[in-house]
Amino acid sequence: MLDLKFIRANFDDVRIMLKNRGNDLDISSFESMDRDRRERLATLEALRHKRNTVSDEIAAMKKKGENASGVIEEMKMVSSDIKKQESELADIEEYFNRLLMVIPNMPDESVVVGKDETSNPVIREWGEPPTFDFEPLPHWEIGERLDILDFSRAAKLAGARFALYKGAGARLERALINFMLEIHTREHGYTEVLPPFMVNAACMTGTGQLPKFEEDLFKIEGWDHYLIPTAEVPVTNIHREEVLREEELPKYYVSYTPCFRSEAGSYGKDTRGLIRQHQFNKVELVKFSKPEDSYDELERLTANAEEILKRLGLPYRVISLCTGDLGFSAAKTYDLEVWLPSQKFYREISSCSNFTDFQARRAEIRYKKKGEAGTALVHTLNGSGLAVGRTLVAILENYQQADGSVLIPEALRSFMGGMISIA
RNA sequence: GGAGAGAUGGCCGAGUUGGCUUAAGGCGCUCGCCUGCUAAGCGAGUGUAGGGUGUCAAGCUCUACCGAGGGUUCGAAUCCCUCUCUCUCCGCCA
Repeated sequence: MLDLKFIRANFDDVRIMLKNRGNDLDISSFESMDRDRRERLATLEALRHKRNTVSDEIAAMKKKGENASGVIEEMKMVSSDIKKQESELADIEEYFNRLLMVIPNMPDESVVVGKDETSNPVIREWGEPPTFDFEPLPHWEIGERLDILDFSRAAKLAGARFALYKGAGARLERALINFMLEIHTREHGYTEVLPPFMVNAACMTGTGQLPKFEEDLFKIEGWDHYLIPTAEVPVTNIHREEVLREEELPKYYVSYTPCFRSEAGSYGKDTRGLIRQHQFNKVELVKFSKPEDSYDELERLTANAEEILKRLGLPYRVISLCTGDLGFSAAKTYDLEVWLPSQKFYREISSCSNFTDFQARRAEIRYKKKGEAGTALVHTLNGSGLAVGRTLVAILENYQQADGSVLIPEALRSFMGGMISIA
C-alpha cells in the first residue's frame, strides 16, 4: 500500500507507474475525492469540537445546579448532524481504502520499463548447461522410470497438479529441504521458523495477496482461513502490528513450508510433471530491514539463494523483472532461473524481492529509531531459497545418465545417507 | 462441545455508581545533571493516525483511537448488543 500523502504529492508519478506496469486502474477521480474528503473532514471536526466544548459546559452547569436543558436541546441537533456527516465521510473513506489496496508498489529507479517478460534484462549467468550424448528426458519420465515419482496415483488421490514422491524421490525432496535449511541457518545467519500452513485474512491482506488475488488462493470452507501460497505470508506477518527496536534489524528468517496455489488461469501450462503444482515445497528467506539497507539486503538475499544452486552445480541465470512483469507488492525483483535440459531453456526457481515499505505499511510493521522520536516503517524482503520441487526437477534433468540413472550432486550426498546415484 | 475470566499506550498496569482522565502510576526509551569507570541517583521529555495553520522548518491547534463493529446519551475506556481473540477448568483427542 502506498502512502496517501505520497500519492497526493506524486500523482503524475503514480500514473506513470501504473502505465509502466500495464495496469489500467482508473485513479482519475482521486484528486477531487481527496479534496472533497478534506473539506468534509474539516466540517465534521468543527462540529465535534463544538460538541466536546459544549458538553464540558453542560457538565459545569450541572455541577453548579444550573438548568442546562436549553443547551442540551441545541446539542441534540449538533449530535444528529455529526452522525449524518460521519456516515457521508465513511463512504468517501471506503473509496480510498479500496483504492489504496489495489494500487501496486512503486518500482525502484533501476527497474527497466518494459511490457512483459521479454524485456527482462539478464544480470548474470553461472555454470555451463550440460551436454548429453543422448536425448535428455523430461523429469517426469526420468522419475516414473526410476519409480520415484508417480503422477497417475497422485491423480487418483487428489487430481491433476499433484505428485506422489516415492522411495529415493521422497528422500531427495527431504534431503533438499534439509540441505537448504542447513546452509541458510548455519552459514547465512537466518533463524529457522516453522509457521502455520494456513493463516487468517489479515495476514493475506498484510502481504498483498488479498484483496486482489483471492482467486489464486485456497480458502478453508466455513473459516476465515486460507492455505498459504508461500511462507512469505506467515513469516512476514510474524511482526504484523509490532514496533521493532532498531538494534533488532535486520532480522533474517528461513522457513520450510508447503505452498498451496489454485493456479487459476494457468490451464494448459506445464500440465505434466512437477513444474506447476497445487501443492509444492519451498524454503523461503524473509528479511526485515532498515529502509536505507534494503537494496543491499536484496543483493545479499539473492546471493544466498544462488549459493544453493552453485553448491548443487546447477547452471542458472539471474534476471531482473521489468515493470510489466514485476509483482504487485514488489519494488524490485530478481528471478533465478535454472537450466532445464529437456526444455532447453531457463525456468524460474526463485524470486527475490524488495517490497520496500509497501507490505510494512499494510501490515503496520514499524521500528523505533534510537535517539529519535516516533517510529518508521521497516522494509520487507523475501526470496525462495529455493523452490524445492523445481530444484529436484533440475537435478533429475541435469544429472541424468545414459543408463537412465541420476547422479546425486556431491554436496547433497551426506543428506542422502551417502547415496551417489538413483538407479 | 460445556463453564468461567479477560482484552487499556513500546511493555506492565490503574481506572467499569458515564462528565477537570488533556488515559494515574511504574518499566523502558531520549536529553540533561551528578559520578574517575560501572551501577545507582536527580530533573525534564516520551503513543499512533488524520486535518488546519506556518518560509508545505520548528511550532501552534483540532479531531479520532482504551480488541472490532453497532447502539443508548448533550457527553462513553466506563452502560447495552453482536463479533473476534486470549487464558483457566471440564469433556474429547494426536
